Amino acid sequence: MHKGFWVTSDASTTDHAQLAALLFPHIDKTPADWLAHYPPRPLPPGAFVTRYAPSPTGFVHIGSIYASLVARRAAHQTGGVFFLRIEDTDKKREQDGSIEKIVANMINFGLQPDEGIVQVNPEIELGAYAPYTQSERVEIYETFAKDLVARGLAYPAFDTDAELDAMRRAQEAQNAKPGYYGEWARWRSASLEQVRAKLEAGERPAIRVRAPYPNAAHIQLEDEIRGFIDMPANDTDAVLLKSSNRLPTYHFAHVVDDTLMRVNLVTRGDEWLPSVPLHLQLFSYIGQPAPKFAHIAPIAKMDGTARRKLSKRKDPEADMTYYYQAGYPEQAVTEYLLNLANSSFQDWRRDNPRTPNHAFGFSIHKMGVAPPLFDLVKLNDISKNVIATFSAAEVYGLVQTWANKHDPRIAAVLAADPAYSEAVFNVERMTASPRKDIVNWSDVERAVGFFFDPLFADAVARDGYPMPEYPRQVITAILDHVAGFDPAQPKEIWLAEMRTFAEAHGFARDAKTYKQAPDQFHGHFGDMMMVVRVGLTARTNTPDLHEIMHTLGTERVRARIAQARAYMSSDAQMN
RNA sequence: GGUCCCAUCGUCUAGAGGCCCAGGACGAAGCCCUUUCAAGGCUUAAACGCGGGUUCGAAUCCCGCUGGGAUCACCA
Repeated sequence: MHKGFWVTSDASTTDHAQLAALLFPHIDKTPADWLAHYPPRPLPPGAFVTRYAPSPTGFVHIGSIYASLVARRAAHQTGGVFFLRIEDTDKKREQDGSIEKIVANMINFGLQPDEGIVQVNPEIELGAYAPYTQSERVEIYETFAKDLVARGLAYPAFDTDAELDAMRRAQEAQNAKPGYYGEWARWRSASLEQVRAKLEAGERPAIRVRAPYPNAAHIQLEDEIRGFIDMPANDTDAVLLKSSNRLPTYHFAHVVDDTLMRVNLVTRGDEWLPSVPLHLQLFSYIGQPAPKFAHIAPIAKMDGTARRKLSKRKDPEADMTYYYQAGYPEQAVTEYLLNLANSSFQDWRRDNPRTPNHAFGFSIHKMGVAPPLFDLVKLNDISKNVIATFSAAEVYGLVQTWANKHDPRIAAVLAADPAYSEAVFNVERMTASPRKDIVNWSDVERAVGFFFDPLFADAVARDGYPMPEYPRQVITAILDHVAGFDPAQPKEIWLAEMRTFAEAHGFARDAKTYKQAPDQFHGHFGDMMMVVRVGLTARTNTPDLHEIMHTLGTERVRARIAQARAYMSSDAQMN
């Protein structure tokens, strides 16, 4: 066969050892040394050691926060450890500032790792299993690779990109299975001399695992989320160490690092499921037990009729900056994610409205296997409820922080009178059933903007007054009456007094009376109150009127009335 | 194409042979309460992809089909 142009017999044991020495002359350690250097963790039985292992590509995906949340809860609920490991083995995709972004996001969302980089500027790395950055662990990977080569379980391959491309095309043409395996694997059985010649010519090989081929065996695993899975064992010679930069591929780094860092529960996206046979093979080759696996379904979105993974290219909500910009409280995003992970969270939250969510008994086994659809409406609902539990001072502080960064105009307006701002956020808040009208911080202007004169002026300039259509003198009479508002007057008295006024000015005292003889009235009491509402706020939906007036204060109430009257006489569109 | 995974209301899901003519939540509609807007309370519409088995009995077990997804890189 042409493809096996270097047909040599399998090298002997001594040849393997020589090959290893030839490839890794600078490595004098053995896997046992590293295993001893990173001993098993003194943890209670059943404690999970988990990690979040992102690549620093400059983008924090909501799926990453989701995965961290799951990993951290799984660890901490069992008295274990959760750490952060930076997987920077692809230098081409790396972007500056990524690590800062990752760490900042984890801290923001209460997902601080126990080990790894826990702080940046200045950088602080914690933990006894350091370094937690893969590019700083090359000696470790090379030690394990050398050992594999010495035992004939891995070998150098000098194929160029062009050769690999040609191979793939040939395989496609022949309808053969794609990949580097069996007889297609040209360097599988190269002689020591052939390797030496390439090395002397200055070429650098990739190190590939020598997988059994053909391989009829099957692997089994009990996934923590998916249960029992059976798959054909691996038979392709995957790259372990890349020729380009000598750094490990994900597969090898995962096996070596998770072994050495004593991870016993690997939580990761389910796109890794197909490479589990390779991983299991590698764990077995290095003679170490495989950890448990929990393959998480990705958060998805509808694209036409197909459901697909949330994409950083197409979906703004995939990027965490979306949530910061919109001003969702971290707690809301966390609880939404918790709800996706364990739908029983909603029942728990209903039964424990004020308990911090870390008290929720999260269960990795209860996670769904199908990709859930991202649902902004649900997030909004959760967010509204979360915000309703905050005090006025908390809301004010959070809005101010958000506005300083994302909306300077709102920030200035709120800062102009802090006491007033806080009073605004207190409207209908500390009651048995607090008002739930703020979805996120960017929604604050819509919800309560009318309280603030500059924002109110903008809204009027933009939308005018949505005043109901009654004779002008009726409206002005109502407004003039309201101008005499006394903040000291209790709500009930004020309402009774307004009702009397309504009856004296052509409005039915209640809806029932009005319905019985609609042609005898302008409208009913509620209709009249709408005039008051619009006159004061230029809005048709607002909180309780008495509270609004109380908060606005006499002066502002009078000014608003005057403004409404002026607008009416100047604007022909208002009756 | 190979391999693997998945399939209950529009959405998130509960459901591990009888408790299910399928339950909850969001969303939708309606009613009540109410000065209004919310909230809250009550009510309604809304689902087991299809076909075969197994069983006295299936959303639940088995097989097939269909549909979707993931993956098959010196990216992770």
